[in-house]
Amino acid sequence: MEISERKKKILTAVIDAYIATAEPVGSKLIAGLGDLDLSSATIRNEMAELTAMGYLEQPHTSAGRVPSPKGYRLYVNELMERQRLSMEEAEAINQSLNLKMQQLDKLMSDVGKLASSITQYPAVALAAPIAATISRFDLIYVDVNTFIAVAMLSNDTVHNKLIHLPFSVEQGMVQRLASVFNTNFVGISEDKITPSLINSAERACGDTMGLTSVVAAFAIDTLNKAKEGEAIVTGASHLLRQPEFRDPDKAHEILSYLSESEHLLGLPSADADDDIQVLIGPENVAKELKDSSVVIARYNAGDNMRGIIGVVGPTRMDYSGVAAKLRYIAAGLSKFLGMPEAPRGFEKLQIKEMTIDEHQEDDR
Amino acid sequence: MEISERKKKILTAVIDAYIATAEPVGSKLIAGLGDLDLSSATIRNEMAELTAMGYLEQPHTSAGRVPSPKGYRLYVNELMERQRLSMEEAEAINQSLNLKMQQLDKLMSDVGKLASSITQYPAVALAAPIAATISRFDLIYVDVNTFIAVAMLSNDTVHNKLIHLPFSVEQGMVQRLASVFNTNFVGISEDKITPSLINSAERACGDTMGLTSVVAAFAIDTLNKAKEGEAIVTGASHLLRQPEFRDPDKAHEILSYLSESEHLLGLPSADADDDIQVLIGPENVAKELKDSSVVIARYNAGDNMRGIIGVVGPTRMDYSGVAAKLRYIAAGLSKFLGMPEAPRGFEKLQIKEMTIDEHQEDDR
DNA sequence: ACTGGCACTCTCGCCTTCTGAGTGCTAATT
DNA sequence: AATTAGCACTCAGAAGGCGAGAGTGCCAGT
Repeated sequence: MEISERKKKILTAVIDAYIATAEPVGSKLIAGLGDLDLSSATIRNEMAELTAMGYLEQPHTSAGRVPSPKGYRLYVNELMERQRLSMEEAEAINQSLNLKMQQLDKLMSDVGKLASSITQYPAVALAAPIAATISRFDLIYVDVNTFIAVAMLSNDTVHNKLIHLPFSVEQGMVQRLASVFNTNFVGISEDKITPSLINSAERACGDTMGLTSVVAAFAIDTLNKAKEGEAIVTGASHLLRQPEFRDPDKAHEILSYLSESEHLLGLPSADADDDIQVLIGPENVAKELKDSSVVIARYNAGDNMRGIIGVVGPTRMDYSGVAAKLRYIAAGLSKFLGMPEAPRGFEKLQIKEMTIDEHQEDDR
Repeated sequence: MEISERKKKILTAVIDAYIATAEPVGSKLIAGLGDLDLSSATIRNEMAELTAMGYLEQPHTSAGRVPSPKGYRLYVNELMERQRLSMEEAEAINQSLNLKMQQLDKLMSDVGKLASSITQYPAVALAAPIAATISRFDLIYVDVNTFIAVAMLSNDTVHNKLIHLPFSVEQGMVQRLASVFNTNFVGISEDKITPSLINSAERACGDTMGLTSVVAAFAIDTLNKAKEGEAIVTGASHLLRQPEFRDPDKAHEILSYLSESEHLLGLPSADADDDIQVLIGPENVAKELKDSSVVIARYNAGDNMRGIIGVVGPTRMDYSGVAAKLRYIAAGLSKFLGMPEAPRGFEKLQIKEMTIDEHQEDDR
């Protein structure tokens, strides 16, 4: 059956009201709004049909209507109006984006904090796993049994590790080791680092003490860490304010699900190159999220990194507002992190160029 | 009034029962245990006196008794028996301690996860803030407008930062800069890095482009980060399983308190050099924790670092079990991290030496 | 095609009642 | 003097009953 223009209006009104109040909405309420000039009886009929069509649901025979996932889907796809942020909100986000940029994980947790405090929902920050390679390798000789291994990856992050040895080495050996690694370990992916490669490297620099394998282990670890991706959840407590999570068991279920970051890494469905992605209730694969919705935005963090910032809430979520806020944050991050000539660390430049001045992006 | 031996026994029994059931305990229950050969009437009388003395409380006139904070205090101080871990528990902890050691923050979050999964309470991991100094400084020249700054701190951690420049520098300049920093910035605390010091360094290496201040900013940031300390909360969702936090408002209050890490840094009271510290209900300064208890253990992470691992729960907490578990974890960590000759990165050695074989430490 | 009206349904909040665990006290027992 | 048995009393919490109110569906009238 076709869904008439009027039905759409009514559905929108119902969803808006339900999002605002969290209570089943009745025909009278909608009529009272005055948006449509119809009596409650007419609206009742329309609502009955919307229910039959699967866009609305009835908790029990004599209660108002509640949107079904299908209804929400229609709503986010074409009904809801794209919200603009208020000046204050935009300003607040800009302020926070001016935070000094740092290590990736620190960045993620800061972004998560920002998103969750702005949206008032728990936020998850993901670093999209990317198979990186080592693009540069150094060993810094500290003293006779200590050196620092430094690996710069193709995604422009740098990792290091302090290595203490239970025996002593001469500086020459450390230098030889570094140059061997720079020749043989640069530009290859983690699975290419085989025992035989390590062995030949060992021979190449005349190492008899297993030094090579220690350094190789660091290289492997580092690459693995980059590949693994990471997930951070922030502001989990916001969830408890939502009426649908007042039941401690429900809250517990979802919170403990969120706290196992492994789950989250599979979150973003592979395709979807949209700016914003919404997963409503049962659209989530994880059964723990069947009653919840997730809104996801992507951003580019530097040349070879993509980050994802998402928000979790009840299906009755302020999709429009959350989407607008996330979109704005993601755009700001992309702009900030993508800037080639205003690098992290150059605070003076940053502050000047950081402000995102277009208040909203083009429409779809 | 003196507290008789018998009263202590009864108090212990009441607290043990209350910890197990979370329900007010009555005289009959205690009598039924058979530990003391007394009738319920006698126990009733004793309990009445214990109440008068302030060790027990009565939720309402005709209910069982509940331990007061004062009661718990006596309990943890002298009544509770020092629990031994079961072999399985000890083994589980040993297993997890074998985790590959990594960056400090990663370590903290891993330790937190371990503690919270073992104790089934939310855990907080704190890095005790320590004023560190730079002990070594390097700059790695990558290309004409990129280099990596590496600072090794007195607490044996290494920090780095990739610095992109909006202009180009020659390698010689970078080398000069590094040696100037190694001469002037090593061994001094953060507040000694003044603008005038930076200025003279700038002159010393003939830098006209503000390079020096960028590198100095990195140095300051790094030192600040070390000084600040850090707090990570893990396993917050466990809290929701405790009956005393079934009220979502209470749960929300405490969870949002915990999520603001700044609060937590002040947690451990300065003194107390005990291995384990217990803060019961109102003994906590923060009003959000007035109904909760905190158990804290300290461990030594390397030469100049101390870490703290704590657990938060209701006042009705399994103090004995939690203390034993934390003590064991902390001892394991101290042993593991303190080992001078089995360094991080030397997996082969680690695995062999890591197992903590004394199953329990000496008594106090 | 819409609306007013009406009978009907069902949840929720409120009140009452009832039950049972637990107490405090007294008198009997050791 | 200490312990115990017995008993009357208290009170929170569960169970049941009741009414109000919000909402529905449907029909007849505009």
